[in-house]
This record gives sequence, C-alpha cells and structure tokens, in this order.
Amino acid sequence: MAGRDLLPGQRVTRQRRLLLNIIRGGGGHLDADEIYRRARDLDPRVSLSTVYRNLSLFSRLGLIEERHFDDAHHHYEARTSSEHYHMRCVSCGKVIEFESNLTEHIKEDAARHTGFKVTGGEFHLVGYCRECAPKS
Amino acid sequence: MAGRDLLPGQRVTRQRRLLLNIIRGGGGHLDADEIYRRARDLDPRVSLSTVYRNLSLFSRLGLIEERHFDDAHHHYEARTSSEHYHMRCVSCGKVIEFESNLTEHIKEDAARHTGFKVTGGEFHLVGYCRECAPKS
DNA sequence: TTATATGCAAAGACTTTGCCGTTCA
DNA sequence: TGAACGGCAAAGTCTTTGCATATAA
Repeated sequence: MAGRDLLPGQRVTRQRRLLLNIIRGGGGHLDADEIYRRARDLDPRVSLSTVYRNLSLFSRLGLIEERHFDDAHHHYEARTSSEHYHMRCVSCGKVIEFESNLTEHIKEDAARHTGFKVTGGEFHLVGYCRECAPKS
Repeated sequence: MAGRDLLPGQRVTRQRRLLLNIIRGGGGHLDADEIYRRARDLDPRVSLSTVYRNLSLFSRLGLIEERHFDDAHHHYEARTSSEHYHMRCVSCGKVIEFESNLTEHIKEDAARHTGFKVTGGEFHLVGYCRECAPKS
C-alpha cells in the first residue's frame, strides 16, 4: 500500500500494507476470515478486528469493493479499472468473473425507466458450472 | 396460503397463512424483522423463529425469493411470474424495481463466456433517486 | 392420534466497539 | 511527541437450533 492511497492523517502501517497486498494478490472474492487466515500466516501479529476495521477503511476509500453473494458473509476484492460481474455455481460454490458490454446498456435502460442517476451495480448470475451441470 | 403450495406432510398453519399473506401483499423487499413486526400486529402469537423457519421453507419451495442488497440482512419477496431487477438509492435506501429485456442477453453472454448453465441471477443497480440526486 | 409445527430461550456466525497500550509521521 | 492505530475481549446484530408443548390432518 502506498501513501497515495490514503488521506492526510491516515497512516501506512504494517498491517494495512499486508492486508491490501493479500486482497490485491488474492484472486478476488476473499471473505474476512480468509483474509485474516492468510494475514496470520504471514504475520501472526494481526487481529481479526484489524482486518474488519481496515476492510471498512479500504472500502470507504474505494480501494476495494464489497460483494454480496448469498452467503451469510461478505466478500471483498480489489477495485480494478475494468468492471466485471460474477457467476456462481449453486452446486460447488465456485465464483468466476465475466464481462459483458451489455451491462452499460442495462444501466442506461434502468436510468431511463426509473429516473435514477446510476452510479454502479452488481450483476450476480447463478447456475451450474461445467463440472456440476451434468450431475444436476 | 393454499394447500397446493405445500408438499405432502406439510401443514397449513395459521402462522404460515399469515406470513405468506404479508409477503405477498407487502410490496416486496421486506426483511425478516419487518415481516415479524407486521405479523405480530395482526396476531401476537407469532414468534421470530417461526418467521425465519418459514421464510426458509417458502424459499426452498420457491414461493418467495431471497434478495441480497448490501445491508447486513436479507430481504424477501413473493415470487412472481415476471422477472424484475432492483435499483437502490444509496442516499435514502429506497428500492424500486425495473425490467429490461437486455437481462436475457446478458445471461446468454455470460453462459457463452463461462460455460455455465445459467439458472438465475440478481441485478442490483445503485445510484441516486430523483429526490436525492440534486443533493449529491 | 401422532407427526409436524410453534414458542421460547439459548447458542451460533459474523461483525463492531471500547479501552488501553503501541506505533507511524 | 502525539494523534492514529492495533490487539484483545466484550458486546451487538441477525439467524439457527434444542426441547417441550400445541395443533393440523
């Protein structure tokens, strides 16, 4: 984590650097507990509350995004330049990403229908992956 | 709730009838606690665990659907014939529905890209509603 | 009658917070 | 040095579960 990610008055700490590296390199879709376990493996001096506090900070700063699949808990991923969406297998739980240039059109559609000024969105599709489809 | 909604061995109870009526008439997007409060107003002999147990049952039977906005808790709505999607105001929290025929195309797109057999999806857009946009 | 459902209270999973010692700038 | 941060444990919120009683069929 570089200083430029933070606002004045906020510090670059060992924990923050570590957590952001894990999220950015983690292949996306990590939950708080997974981030915590990976952080501990690299540095046992990290607590779960620090994980939550910093996930919340990173989120507010726009460095990461919080995703809501239908588990009880949240997943986090680094914010990247390219928008992408998620497809989850209801059988094995695997999540993969996809992109579609139609999503922009949906946003326009929705803005026209609802009068909203659209700022973002989540598109979560579910189904059966190639491995699980035959069993279903 | 009519008997035809249930499977053999499942009973039509006072509570189930009441809860399903609330969800079906509730304008959609109720959370468990709101359903509980409305149920209590109509019949104080209803417990929160009954609400959760039956939301889970209705969900398994496909009578209702569980939605995951970015609150900590879930929202439920009656399953209807027409698919629709949600737009939420990040400022006041209002949720309204929209339809778009593009969603079918996105599903096809995604299926082609990922190899999944797509069975459903949630499209949640966020932004500012007509009332809140000027303030933002 | 009897298996299913409910009510209550306790437990569980995930997340947030208070307090105080630590650390970055 | 001092304001921001982290660690720990306790508290909070939403949801699930165990068990004894009530009830639909």
